Order: sequence, then C-alpha cells, then structure tokens
Amino acid sequence: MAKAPTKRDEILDTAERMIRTMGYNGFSTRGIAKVVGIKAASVHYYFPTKSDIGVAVTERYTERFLERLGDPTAFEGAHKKAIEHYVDAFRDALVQDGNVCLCAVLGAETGGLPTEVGGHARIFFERNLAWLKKALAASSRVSAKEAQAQAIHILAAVEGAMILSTSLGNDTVFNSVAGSLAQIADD
Amino acid sequence: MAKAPTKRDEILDTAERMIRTMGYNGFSTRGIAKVVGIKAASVHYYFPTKSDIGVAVTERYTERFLERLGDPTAFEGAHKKAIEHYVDAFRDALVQDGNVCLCAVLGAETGGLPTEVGGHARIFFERNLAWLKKALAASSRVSAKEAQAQAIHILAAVEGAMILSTSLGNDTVFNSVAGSLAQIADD
DNA sequence: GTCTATAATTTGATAGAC
DNA sequence: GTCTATCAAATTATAGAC
Repeated sequence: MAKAPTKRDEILDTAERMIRTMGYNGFSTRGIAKVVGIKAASVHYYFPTKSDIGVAVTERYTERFLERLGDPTAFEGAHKKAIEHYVDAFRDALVQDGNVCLCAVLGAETGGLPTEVGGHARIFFERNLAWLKKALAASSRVSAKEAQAQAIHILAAVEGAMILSTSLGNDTVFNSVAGSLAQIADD
Repeated sequence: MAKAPTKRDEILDTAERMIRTMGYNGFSTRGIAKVVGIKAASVHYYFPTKSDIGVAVTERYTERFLERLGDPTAFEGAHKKAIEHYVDAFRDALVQDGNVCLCAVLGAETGGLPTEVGGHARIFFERNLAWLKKALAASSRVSAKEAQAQAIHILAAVEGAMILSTSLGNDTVFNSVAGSLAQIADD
C-alpha cells in the first residue's frame, strides 16, 4: 500500500508543477495553498520563505532525476543505448508530467531568482553533465574532451527541445531532436 | 548622426533586457519607469497594458533577428557556412547583449504568459524553423524531411545552450555547442 | 506627454489563538 | 498543524490636472 503523501509533499508537488508551467515568479504561496486545500499561513509553517520552497523543489527534482538515470557505467560499448536512456528520462518528464524540465525554466529566468534557487538549478546541470560524461566515456572510445563536448551538446539540445515543444504545442518536436541525438553515436 | 531613441524605444529596450534576465513575470511597469526615468503612469501612456509591452518587445525582437539573418538562400552549397551564420546570430545575442534569447525565456514560462505573448514567442520559433529549413535545403542535398529534423535540432540546441551558459555562468558552453552543430554539416 | 493621486488586488510574511 | 487576522509592500491600471 502506497503511503499517503504528506502535506509537505503535496506542497512540493504543487510548487513543482507551477514552476514548470509558469516559472518561479509565476507562483505564489496562496496559489499553492488553494490547490493543496490549506491556508497560506500553513504553507509558511512547512517552508518559512518562498525561496525555501524553490530550493526544496529543485533538490528533490535533482535527486529523483539522477536516481532514475541510475549507473552511468552500465552501458559498456552501447553508446547509443546510453544516449537513448538519458533522453528517455527527459521524455518522461515532458510527456508524463506534461511539463518542461524544472531547471530549463529556472535556468531561463536565472537573473530573477533568489541566489540559492539559481544555485540549485546550476547543480542540476552540473550533475547531469557529470553523469553524461561518465556514460559516454564508459560506452565509447571518444576522448575526454570529446565526451565533454558531446555531453554539453546533448543536455543543451534536450533542454531546448522541451522548451520548443511546449511553445509550439507539439511533442513530436522533442522526439525529432531525440532521434537526431541518437545519431551522435554514429560518428 | 544616430537618432536619439524615443521614450517608447527606451521602454522597449528596458523591458527586453528585464524579460531576458528575469522573465515576463519578473519585471514591472514601475521597474521599467525607474530605469527610463519616468513614472509608471507614463509607461501606460505608451502601452496600455503589461501584455502590450510583452507583445511589442517580442515582435521587435523577431523582426530584428530575422533581418539580421538575411537571405536563407545565400549559402548555395555552403552548408556549414549557413549553420555558422545562424549560430553567430545567437552568439551575438548572448555575448553582446549578455542575455539569453528572449524567446527561450518566454517559451520556458509559456504557461504563465498572457496568450498573445506566448503566441508571439511561438511565431519567433516558427519563423526561425522556416529560415533554417530554407537555408539547409538551399545549401545541401538533404531531403525535406532531413532538413526539417536538422532545423529543429539546431534551434533546440542553440536555445538550450544559451540557458545552460547563463545558469552555469560560462559562455564557453555556448561555443562548445556551436562547434558540435557545425559538424552536422559533415554527415 | 508627464505628472499626482488613487483604486483594487496580490504578494510574502508574521503574530497569536486554538 | 492549521487557522484568523493583519501588515507592509508591490503590482496593474485608471482618472484627471497641467
């Protein structure tokens, strides 16, 4: 039997959804409270400040995402499989959740974020690049330099593809980019 | 002698800079007024609503960008040159202006935008894809289908690269992606 | 065109009762 | 833990004087 989500979880779920559709400056404690079915003051009981919500959402998002990615060295020799596995994680975020990557949104409005929130978005990107570099190094014979460049390229393309898909209202855009990235393995 | 910018232009310049750093929900009419040196009520004289500012900024941005791109059929046989020219336009936006692409920001927060503003961001993307398709079709022997996929890939990668660069505080990230994209021509 | 004044609403946050 | 009540500030926008 799945544990019922705590109020705290519901707040984070709602905040994540709102940030991913409207941005950090597009949600309010009152807006969250209304959805969760409590009062704004109760939201502040769990998270003293709005920035605390942003940080908690981003940390949870990053942990979940990297957990789902799993072991980057599990793709020995299967370069293409590694990339497909990576891209699939984002596809799920886009199609299942129906939203852009949290950190694509946060990264886009970096200048309008509390410093700590922007810092945690940055950590998401850094950890993703580290995962990709390891996965590429373990699955192909590219140099460390090439692995670095490929990692940056893949992450940038996937994040951009989610934004494009959302703005154009067309998920096939994401899949088109996913297909192109799989061919990086054919170098 | 360059014409002095009108007040209207100054408002749009300031709004564009603010949206590109903080997002649409991160700027206010008062914030703009303070920078321009007038009162908020005067901003509303030029643009009745905030949404009007967003639309005007996006339209102007799109026109300028496509003007700068020029003729997409000017690269006969020079596939690589076409891509480099396209990527350079974004590099200038990132390095000279010091900001992410306006529509990367707007696209990321689509769900939090007035409908018309989101619609104009979408138009930016559509016109960019159209330009790229023409440029790729005119400069190489790829099929229409391949040109479409390559166009989407290039646009997504460039937009994502700007966000990554900003969040990581590192412009070399953009240049790395730019280098990878130039190799698409080597297929 | 630019201002003052102001309205109506929203926002982030706190104090204190229950 | 959740509430009511409240605050101070900010926000979008309008009316009307100059």
